[in-house]
Amino acid sequence: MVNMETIVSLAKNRGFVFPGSEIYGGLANTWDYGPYGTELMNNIKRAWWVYFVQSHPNNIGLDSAILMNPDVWEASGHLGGFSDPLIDCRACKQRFRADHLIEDFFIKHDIQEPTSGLDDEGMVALIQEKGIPCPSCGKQDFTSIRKFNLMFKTFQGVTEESATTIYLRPETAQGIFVDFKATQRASRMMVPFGVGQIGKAFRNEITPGNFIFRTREFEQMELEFFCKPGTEIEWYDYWKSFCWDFLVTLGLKKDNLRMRDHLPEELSHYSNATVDIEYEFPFGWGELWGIASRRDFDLSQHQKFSGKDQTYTDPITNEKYIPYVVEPSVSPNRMFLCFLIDAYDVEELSEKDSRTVLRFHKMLAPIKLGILPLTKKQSDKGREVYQLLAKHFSVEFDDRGSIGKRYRRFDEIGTPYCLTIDFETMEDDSVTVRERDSMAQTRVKISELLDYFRNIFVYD
RNA sequence: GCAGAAGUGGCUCAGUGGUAGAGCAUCGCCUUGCCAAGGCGAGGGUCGCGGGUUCGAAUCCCGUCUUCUGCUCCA
Repeated sequence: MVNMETIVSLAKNRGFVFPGSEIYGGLANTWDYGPYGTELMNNIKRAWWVYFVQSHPNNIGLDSAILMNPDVWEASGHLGGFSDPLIDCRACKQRFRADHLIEDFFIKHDIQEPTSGLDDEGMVALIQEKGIPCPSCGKQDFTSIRKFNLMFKTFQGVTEESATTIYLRPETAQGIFVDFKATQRASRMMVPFGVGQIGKAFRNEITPGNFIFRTREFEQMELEFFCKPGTEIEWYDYWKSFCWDFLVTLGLKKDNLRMRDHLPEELSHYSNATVDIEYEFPFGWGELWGIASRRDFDLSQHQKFSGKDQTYTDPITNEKYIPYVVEPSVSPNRMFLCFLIDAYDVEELSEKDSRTVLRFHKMLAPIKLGILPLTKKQSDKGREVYQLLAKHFSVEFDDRGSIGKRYRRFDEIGTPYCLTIDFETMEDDSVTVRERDSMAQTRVKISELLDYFRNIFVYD
């Protein structure tokens, strides 16, 4: 399998992903998407939108604000629960979560004492009292607990006195929950229905890293699917395979994917089923897509905190209930990494010659068509073809260097088709269409090019 | 935050006290009738930053910044 270093440098050299703020020495774990990266990213988001929102009869879209009333985060539990009590071992410098440390120790020694509800001081005291040792080195020399709230804080208001603390959203989901009633009313959707959203989220992760796998600023593509209580497992299974099929349809190799069901003890208190679709990254298996059955936790919380009724009334049966929610949540950044790694291929042509090809699915490819005059004698004709197609597809014209070298360059950024303007073109107004993977060549009339590719660039 | 590693042209690196180099990449001209590397030429670096030692520092010393990898995390 390709190593991470190769992927990172290809991404940088070919203009997919650059390190952020590089001329100032960079800023850890920020990444900019370059010309081809932006195209790829847009295509990934577009594909998700088409499959999950545009073409799905049950679903509609939303774009909610990043900044929200802070009470939203009280209700969602992010203000209280989204911070981890971290504790370091002074002796071996390992870091642990204090609550996990206690739980693990109690389970191991079969101690039956309540551990929940302890505050930081309580946990420190308990660790001291029980003489809980460091699981790594066995010593008992811990620092005090330091809390990491994973939300980015900022201020709203002109003067410092009048400013209120607000937060950058740590997930897009809450915007959908908060707007549930308005969305439902305006769209006249009936349960079961889903609301999809693509947008940025921010988490002050303690450990970002692995290139764009985990960053503090990232995007999410979330669907909150509202259904009648009792039907949630049915829908959960439905979305599980829908997500899986989406990935496979867009070309991810099944061998690099797996489903991992969460064990009962792993589940959040409000979830009755959660599964991760995992991808085998060069650094190991990692989560790509989380699909969670969340019951009515979110809407009930908002009903409680906002005082606004979140009950849905079935217009046919007049049944009243707070809908249950199934949430498939994925990040296009992470998906980007999967597709990039999965598409990477090196063809060994001879002992010292190889061809690097990114075998992107045609709908994801950043550049759809490369337009190549065979020699500079055909450059003008090539530019005409470019003009003809550029408003319909992402195309690129190149007449610099040898034709073979140009084919290679387009292969390396995953361009599925190259159009060669050759000497015959000047005679019969047709071009050679060369397909990236099969290397098959077809002659197509210039006047038919637009329709020809319109039929090719469609979602499966 | 802790531990380790690394910072020299866009990339990969050489240079370990005496005038900053190579290959690749880029650009220009010529060549090129279909899958990289043919010819000629050009541009591009205050050697991460600051200080010290020295007649002289990319090179030695001190500091500092940044990045990378690992540790908790879950999109």
